Amino acid sequence: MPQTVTPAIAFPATAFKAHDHRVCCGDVMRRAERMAAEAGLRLTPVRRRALEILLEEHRALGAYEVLDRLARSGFARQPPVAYRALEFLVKAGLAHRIRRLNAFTACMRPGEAHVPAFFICTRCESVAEAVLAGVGAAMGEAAREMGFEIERMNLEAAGICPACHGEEAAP
Amino acid sequence: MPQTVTPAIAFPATAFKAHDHRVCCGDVMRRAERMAAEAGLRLTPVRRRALEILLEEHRALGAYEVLDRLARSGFARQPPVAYRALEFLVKAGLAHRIRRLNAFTACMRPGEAHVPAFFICTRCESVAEAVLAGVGAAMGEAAREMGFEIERMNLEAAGICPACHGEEAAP
DNA sequence: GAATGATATGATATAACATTACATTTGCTG
DNA sequence: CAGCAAATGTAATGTTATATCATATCATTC
Repeated sequence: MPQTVTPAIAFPATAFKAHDHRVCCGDVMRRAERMAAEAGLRLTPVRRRALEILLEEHRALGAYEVLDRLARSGFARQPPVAYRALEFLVKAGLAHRIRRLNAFTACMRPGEAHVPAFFICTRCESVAEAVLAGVGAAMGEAAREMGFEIERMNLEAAGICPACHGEEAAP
Repeated sequence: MPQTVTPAIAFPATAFKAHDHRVCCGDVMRRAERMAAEAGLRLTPVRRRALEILLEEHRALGAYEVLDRLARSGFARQPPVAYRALEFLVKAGLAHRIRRLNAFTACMRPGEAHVPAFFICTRCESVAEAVLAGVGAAMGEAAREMGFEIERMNLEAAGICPACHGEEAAP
């Protein structure tokens, strides 16, 4: 007896589902490029590479992890290099910051206005970005009742993803 | 034309409202004591003091801020002292960790099962803990649809609190 | 009331994450 | 092409969090 009229998930997360990751990356990358162009933002080499790095995996990478990989691509191995690129991506809506992990992940829906919710697997570390129908609205509604004006939101859940859940007692 | 049948906020946050803070602290402290006793948890001197410190203000304190104050109360000035006490409080449900701030705050509803949502004022740094009717449920529903099993959640919003909003162009 | 095991604390070191500050270069615009 | 803003290079430092090992305290059983 499903009582919800609308599904809880407006856009499903790709991370937990089988998909051609090459296509998924390319797709997001192209969208990111178009977006940046339209917004007059400069997707410089470091920034572009940083985004590629984030896109390589459906998990969140720490700034120093990104920095390592940037260094391997020939950029300077100084924290600000990574933090600046990541900050740019976040501001541009091309990446998100996962506070729970002190880490960053590529946005799967660049260009679409959305309040993302993250589902973080504590076993395999994968991170899925979902856009939920009701949550952002509910937070906003509560804020209005209190007279609080929301500027930014972090919605994060940690737990076990479908894949890891299946393996249960696996090594 | 309010369309919601139930209010978005199940329990209102005290932080943004005028209240006798002495009473509010004492009240929470007593509940915490009763809770710990019933659960067979040891509310040792450091832990108790850490909780008192968190209760002193309706904002989140960093571990090192707590550590400073613990040190002033005669405890050792070593990071693990603070982190251990805070970890205990969080596990016992007497405090919450605000990931966005890398900081901790006392739980305002100890003993009551709840998924807290935090509203963080970026101007005065006050933090209000609210228990929202729909949000936890919506996250849970979405998780179920994905086959994700939630263990922990962080729902945080940053913005401007009612008090600061009123002052607007104040110095 | 000593032996034991579990829990809690003291103390040191270090890992991991993040920022400040300033010099230099690049790209755009008048 | 001069001037300005934005981006990058680089060094130093600040902040948050954990690992590790030693010691102390408490609770239980013998």
